[in-house]
Amino acid sequence: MDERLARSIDVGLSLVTVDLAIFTIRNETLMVLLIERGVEPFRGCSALPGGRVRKQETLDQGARRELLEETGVDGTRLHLEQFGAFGDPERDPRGRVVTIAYLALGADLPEAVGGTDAAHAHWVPVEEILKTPTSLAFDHDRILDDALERVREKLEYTTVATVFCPEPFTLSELRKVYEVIWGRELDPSNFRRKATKAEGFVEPTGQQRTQQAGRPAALYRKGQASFLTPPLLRSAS
Amino acid sequence: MDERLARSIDVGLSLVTVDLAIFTIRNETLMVLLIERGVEPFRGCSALPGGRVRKQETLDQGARRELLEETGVDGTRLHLEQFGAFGDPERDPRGRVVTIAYLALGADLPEAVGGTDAAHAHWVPVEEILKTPTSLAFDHDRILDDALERVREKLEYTTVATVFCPEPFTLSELRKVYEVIWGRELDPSNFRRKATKAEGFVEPTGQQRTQQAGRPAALYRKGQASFLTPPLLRSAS
DNA sequence: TCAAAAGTGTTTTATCTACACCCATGA
DNA sequence: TCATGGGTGTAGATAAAACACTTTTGA
Repeated sequence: MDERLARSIDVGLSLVTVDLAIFTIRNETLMVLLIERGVEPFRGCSALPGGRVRKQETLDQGARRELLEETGVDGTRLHLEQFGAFGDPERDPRGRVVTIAYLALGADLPEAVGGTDAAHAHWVPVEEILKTPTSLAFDHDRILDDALERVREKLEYTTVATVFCPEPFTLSELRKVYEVIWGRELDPSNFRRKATKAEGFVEPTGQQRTQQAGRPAALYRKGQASFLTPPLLRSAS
Repeated sequence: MDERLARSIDVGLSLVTVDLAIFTIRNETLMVLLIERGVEPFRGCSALPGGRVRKQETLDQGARRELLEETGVDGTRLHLEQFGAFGDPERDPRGRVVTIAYLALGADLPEAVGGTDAAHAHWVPVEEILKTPTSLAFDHDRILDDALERVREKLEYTTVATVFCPEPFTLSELRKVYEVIWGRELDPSNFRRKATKAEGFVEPTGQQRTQQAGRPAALYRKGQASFLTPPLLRSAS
């Protein structure tokens, strides 16, 4: 940040950034994409990817652009959603920086990308980060906490879980998403009943997939609905 | 906004504001506090109250300060919550202004206040604004829509409804809050059962209040819980 | 024919809805 | 004693949780 910017911030303006909590599921584990910071402050620390919002773009566009730069994902078959703004005066030692936090959910997101900022991007199990209360730069621990809670809630009342599954998927795969994110097991038969009953959640493709063992599973794709009625409550079954 | 600010914005910084959707219930009607703008742009238009976030305050503090300036309410017995950030480049004709939107919910909020900005503050029925799609300045129609939807959701899963009731309150008064905000009637006996069963939602004071007619109603105060378990679904009873 | 995973059915239990009914007060 | 709103009870319908059971595949 050059001196002109610093002086401007002093006048009462803010730098506005977007930060992204990008989640995917790999090996039945919820992972979040972190970068290793190459510059001060918090050089060498892990942080959520993000960056400045440009002059001519909306916040959503900024988030989508950063996402592309960090992961190479173009945003199809991916859920992107703003979930909070963080602007404590001390959250960035360089001065007032207000960040708009987004969460991104997707299936099969790539390992890393050769982009400039993302040179040191890597997937980390969420559980591992939560163990240590202050493992991330800035207030990113707090942001990650909020993002995770939001995702857990969203699984209850919306159909987003399907974006974690490459299409077509089986109901067992979809159930696994819930189990991984909620950290508990669900009854397979009751889950099946609820998932198929909820209007527009999943629709059968008519095809099957045969596994290593056992009866072949019917394949589904995501339905058109975005809200789950009735909801799938965490507290239940 | 002076020229120095304008030039700074040009550099890529933003003005950051908070805007408030302040709701209360008067005469069994959901009301929102609007101000009449005294300056360009949108001079003469109604708008949500709000203002710049100061250099040394958090976003929450900024929202609380604006709230105090606009309504004279000090924030006790009042729910204040951030619910979104709005930052389209064209949302303010003066240049890039990112606003952090808050909703405030309270009982018996005062009619108006002699503060500087709030000289023309007045309560308006929400329904009246929603009739006309573009009755507010900037993107405040959109912000109000989002705020209202958030409030409706919050009544389902949290105990916030109690902040609309001056304490102590009767269960009928609390039910009326739901009916006004959801725009539908609820079965009094089923509502009672659910409200009293939900752990920490309301607690009896042991006192009664005698109305104009009918049996005196038991009085309650809000409980300690902030989440409603089980939830009170809009779709139900 | 056995193991493994998919998928169906059923029993028990809890919950919700709708509504009847009783209670306590002022007029 | 009647009107009015507060509050309780309950029958029938609905849905949820737990789990037994059947189906279809690979080995």
